[in-house]
Amino acid sequence: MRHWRAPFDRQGYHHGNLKEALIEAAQRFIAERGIGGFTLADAAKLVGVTPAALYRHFRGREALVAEVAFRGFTELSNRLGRALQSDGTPLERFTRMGEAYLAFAEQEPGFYAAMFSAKPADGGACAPGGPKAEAKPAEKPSGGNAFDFLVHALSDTFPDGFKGVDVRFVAIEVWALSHGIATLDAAGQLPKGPGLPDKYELLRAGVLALVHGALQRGQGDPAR
Amino acid sequence: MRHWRAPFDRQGYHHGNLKEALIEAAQRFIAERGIGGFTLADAAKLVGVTPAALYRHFRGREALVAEVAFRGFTELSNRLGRALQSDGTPLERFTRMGEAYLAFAEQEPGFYAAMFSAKPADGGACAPGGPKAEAKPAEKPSGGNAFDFLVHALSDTFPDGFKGVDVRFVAIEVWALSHGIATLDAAGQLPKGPGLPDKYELLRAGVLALVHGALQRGQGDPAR
DNA sequence: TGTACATCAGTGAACGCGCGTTCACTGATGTAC
DNA sequence: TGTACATCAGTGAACGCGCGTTCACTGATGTAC
Repeated sequence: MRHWRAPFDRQGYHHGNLKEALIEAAQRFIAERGIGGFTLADAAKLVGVTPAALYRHFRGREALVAEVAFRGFTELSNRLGRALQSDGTPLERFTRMGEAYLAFAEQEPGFYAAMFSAKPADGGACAPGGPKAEAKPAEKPSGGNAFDFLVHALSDTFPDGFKGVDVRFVAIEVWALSHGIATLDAAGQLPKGPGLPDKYELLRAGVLALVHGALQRGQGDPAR
Repeated sequence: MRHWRAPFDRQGYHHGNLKEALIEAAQRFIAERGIGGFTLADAAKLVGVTPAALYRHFRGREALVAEVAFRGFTELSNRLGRALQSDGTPLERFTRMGEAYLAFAEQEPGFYAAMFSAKPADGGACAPGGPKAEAKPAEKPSGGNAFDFLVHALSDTFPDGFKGVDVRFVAIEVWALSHGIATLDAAGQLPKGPGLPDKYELLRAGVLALVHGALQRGQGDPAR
């Protein structure tokens, strides 16, 4: 077996790590120029390879983008999982999860854009065997799986539940708030200035309010 | 002065209403295919005109998209304003504003996409005089103005304020939640199913929770 | 009311470009004997 | 250890396409006299 080789560190006729390198390059360009602005030719050039070489590893452009999205969901899940298994009280850990989400969206805009603007089309990348290989097995993370993950986290953090309010209800609210903050921030539309909270503060306070709101609703509080 | 003519209802050499027709066509295609998928050639063809005709009214592709975004912000402001001036208690009217926001995002995906994915570049469309005309005057709505509008609405709805919590803080939270719900829904990523709330329910409960959370924070509640 | 003319809003052909994808090919790799 | 050969991962040239934009032009409009 070949030794692992850094993505853009090519030597000789064979690249040795082309698939990974292309994914990384795509991620980079999507981050810089958006899904629409990303180009196969650019990715190939950055990697130091002919555009045609891409087709040894992917069915085409769409498949490459789908693979980036796939990796993004995996990476996000890992980060959220790590936060949830960190030290501190359940609430602290849950808060840390929110921070991890925002940090992911900020640090990995290529992933984030691929995850949330790619069409939910048929499964993307080819197996290592190349274009003729069998279709990918069942494991395909998506927004749905990420959501299930959040639901579990909420259940763990508030083991007593929300007394009549579906946990998924709260989960959707929390996710929507996180997503809204992340995308507004990425678009440069999040109001900023002296006296205004940063996005982490914003999410922390918002999530607390949403959770408390649900708890009070569940207890028959006249808040609704 | 010429009589008004329906956007796609052309007769004779002169279109008579080309600028409006192009904006409407662009809005339509952006809704269907996204900002990246929208094409000048398609818009011109739909309107029944040569692509070159576009340049009598816009500096180019970017300017047309910017004009669509501009119209979108205007339309959104109108809708929010209408909701805020409707009947009922202040809270009812504020709730209606949220519904108007979600309805706008759903009914006008072309506007919404143009508003939130177009770069905040230099001002777009040409004045009616054509390419050589003077630059547009100061009135250019953007996310910033829409935000100010929301702040005012919140102040009107809760005239006593939030006792120590900046109104803008609450406004950002409400906006982020609305934007998150709207975009997740548009991307088809909003979890749905029996027992799960629709987006309007989601926003209503969420906004209430956010507002109450701010009120309690402002009163020194241990919720934070 | 008629005619000359300036103005404006379109045409249509052409441009250069860069895209994604295909194809027959070849250089490198690694395995069997 | 050496050699033949199958396999695989690249090349490079070419393709058809559709894009945004330009240009000199022309048809229609409306105003002045």
